[in-house]
Amino acid sequence: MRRDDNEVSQPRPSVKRAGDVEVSQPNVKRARVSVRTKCDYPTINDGCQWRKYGQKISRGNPCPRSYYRCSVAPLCPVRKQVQRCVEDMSVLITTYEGTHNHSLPIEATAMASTTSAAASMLLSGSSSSQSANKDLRNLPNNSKTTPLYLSNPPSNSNPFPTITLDFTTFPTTSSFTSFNFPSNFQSNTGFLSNSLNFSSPESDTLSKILGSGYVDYDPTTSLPYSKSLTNIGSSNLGKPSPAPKQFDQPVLGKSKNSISNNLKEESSQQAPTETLTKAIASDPSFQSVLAAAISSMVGATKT
DNA sequence: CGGCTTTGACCTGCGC
DNA sequence: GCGCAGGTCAAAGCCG
Repeated sequence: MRRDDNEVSQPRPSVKRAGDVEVSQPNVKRARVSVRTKCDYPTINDGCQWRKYGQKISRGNPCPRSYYRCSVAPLCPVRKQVQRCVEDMSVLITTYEGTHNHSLPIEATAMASTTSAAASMLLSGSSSSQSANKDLRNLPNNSKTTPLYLSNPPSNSNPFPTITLDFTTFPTTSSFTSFNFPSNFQSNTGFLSNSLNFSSPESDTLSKILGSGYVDYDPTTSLPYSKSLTNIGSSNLGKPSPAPKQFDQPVLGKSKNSISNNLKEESSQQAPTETLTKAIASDPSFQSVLAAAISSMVGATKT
């Protein structure tokens, strides 16, 4: 039984065999946005609806990687991969690929706009690499230590440029610990890896985000919750769930329909990435930083 | 009954 | 050419 009947008529339209070129979004789909967040739930809530189509145990990581496809629109090319970080099981790594070709629930627009913006900038950033590099270097010193970093991994491991938004340090306050990307990453890849620090209290952008009242943190759970996000397009953030239910562990294989249920329910639990993404996506300073960073990365790879 | 998850099989690319 | 690993397919089963 297949629900992807639309895919049957168009054999594997969204299946990207390595080296393939997607017809609908030949360029945008190349951009990937990876979100790292501390999350106890099987997946983060980005407001979109996803359907799981596969799971795989990756080499070097005992945690299975789950593959999801956007189920809002049948032909939506957007996919995401969800995997726990081997170094810290509490860290959830969600990688988005592609751009939605349909309207999204307002809860999903933030993440979508972030990924879309990243994709767009990856495409357009190649022409302004030098200035972008300059811009990036003009960022605060501590902007080079963590949370948002761009990587342009080697073609054999990741053929697509990837932007990583690292929110794993958000929950910590005074004694935040920077996300420690493997020290050999940069040398291994041979590519520039720019890091933009959004975790430091001194971080310009983060400070703006946090200070703007967009997000706040629950000291007991260390999870951010929305404070006044309604003005940036959230319909249910900050509101208590009318009928909160227990989260189960669909990825670990128990309940059914739980992913989509979780996705819906998590919105009431203020999943950190959702909240942060909303805030970030609406923050012009982030966008400029992101643009500079992407441009820098593109420029670095072109030289 | 429809929608979704699970999971083994299959396909493809890449390194050796 | 072979083996490995990542990614996807698709049948089967479960749940509301």
